[in-house]
Amino acid sequence: MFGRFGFDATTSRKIATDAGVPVALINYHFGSKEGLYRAIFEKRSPAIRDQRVVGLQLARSEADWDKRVELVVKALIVPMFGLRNDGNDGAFGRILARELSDPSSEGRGIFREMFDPVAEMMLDALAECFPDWTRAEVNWAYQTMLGAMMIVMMDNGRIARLSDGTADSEDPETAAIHIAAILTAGLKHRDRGQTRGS
Amino acid sequence: MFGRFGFDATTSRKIATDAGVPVALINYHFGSKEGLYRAIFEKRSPAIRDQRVVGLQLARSEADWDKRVELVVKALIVPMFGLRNDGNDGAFGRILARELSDPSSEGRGIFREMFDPVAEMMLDALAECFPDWTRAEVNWAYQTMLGAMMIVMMDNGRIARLSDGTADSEDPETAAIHIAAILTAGLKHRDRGQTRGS
DNA sequence: ATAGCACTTGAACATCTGTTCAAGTTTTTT
DNA sequence: AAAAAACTTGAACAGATGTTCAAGTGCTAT
Repeated sequence: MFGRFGFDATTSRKIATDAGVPVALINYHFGSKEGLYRAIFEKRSPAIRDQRVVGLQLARSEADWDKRVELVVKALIVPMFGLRNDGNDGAFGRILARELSDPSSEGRGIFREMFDPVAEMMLDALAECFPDWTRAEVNWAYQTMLGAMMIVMMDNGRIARLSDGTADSEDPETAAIHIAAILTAGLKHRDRGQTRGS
Repeated sequence: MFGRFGFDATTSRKIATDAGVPVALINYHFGSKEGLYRAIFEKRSPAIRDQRVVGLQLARSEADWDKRVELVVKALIVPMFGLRNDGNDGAFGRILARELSDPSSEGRGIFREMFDPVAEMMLDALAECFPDWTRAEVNWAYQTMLGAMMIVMMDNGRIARLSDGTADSEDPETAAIHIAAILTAGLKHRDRGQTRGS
């Protein structure tokens, strides 16, 4: 429900009714609604982080430069889409995207605590791939990747509507392949002449 | 306020207090809170749409193929960042990104009414640039561009934090240049071998 | 001038929000 | 078996939400 409706629009009573229990249980077991919300992240985010770390190690050990860039991109994308997770239906990926895009998320600090460390690892890996890039260029590249990934996770049906069903955010594997192809090419062939000096 | 906090988190009373008027005025003049919200889009979105249309016409008249792809990308990005609008501080771009990412936006249908038509024009322009691409590929490319753009508009300071201030979402012009460079390269050099047959 | 209309105002409304409470029930420990 | 702790429950709480209402004010056309 947090993934579908976001933190604010998901009320304690909806959660309780859906679970078939009294509302008071949420506050007894998790202290508050935000406590329950955090518990979800504390349970699931280590798995995402570990998958990213492994993906980056895999990329570092790749000698072929072209393959290596592709592996870095996939180290970011694959765990988010829950492709490696068996029992995962992608719900946590959706929650993640919502939290990242939620205006009130900064106050909760969940991303700062749980995802900034691995984000810095991603930035280091990118910088290692492109030693001549400036810090700003590396960061903008990372954010571009992040955004492309996010819009798929947050989609409410607009992608299918605009594409007449030929593209579907409910099929994360296909989405991941297409996005990874564009982003990999974007990183490899980026025209630095345009961004120089800014 | 809608741009900073989103539709739900922006209360009628906060708006009224900020404007120094009684709450009832909102309902008298706009019928409802959503009426005021829609009025913002009805006022501002035609300008965005017109800028996109002009940008696409400019791209179509460009003979050089490389330049042409770049112009299509910029036709999408530049109006959103409010670079051409003089009195615009980018607030409407932020509202747009919020609405696109808001889980409850589908019920309002603002994007369906006001932005799907120009989105289809963008898709046509992309398809014209890459005649050998499938419909799905064109759509995923479009969504990739949209997402990369969105994450900058929605940023609450995380970009500056991760980059130690070397990248800043408050400087939309620089952001637009970097993102456009990556996306343009991504479209031009996309490895279709990866996406074939899906 | 005066009637009519548009607009403004502060208070009230019903509903929903997250949380707390006291009273129960179940489980665990001694 | 008795005592203690952990858990469950439905009702209640204070506060906030969008909206409505009746009364008042200001402007405009006749």
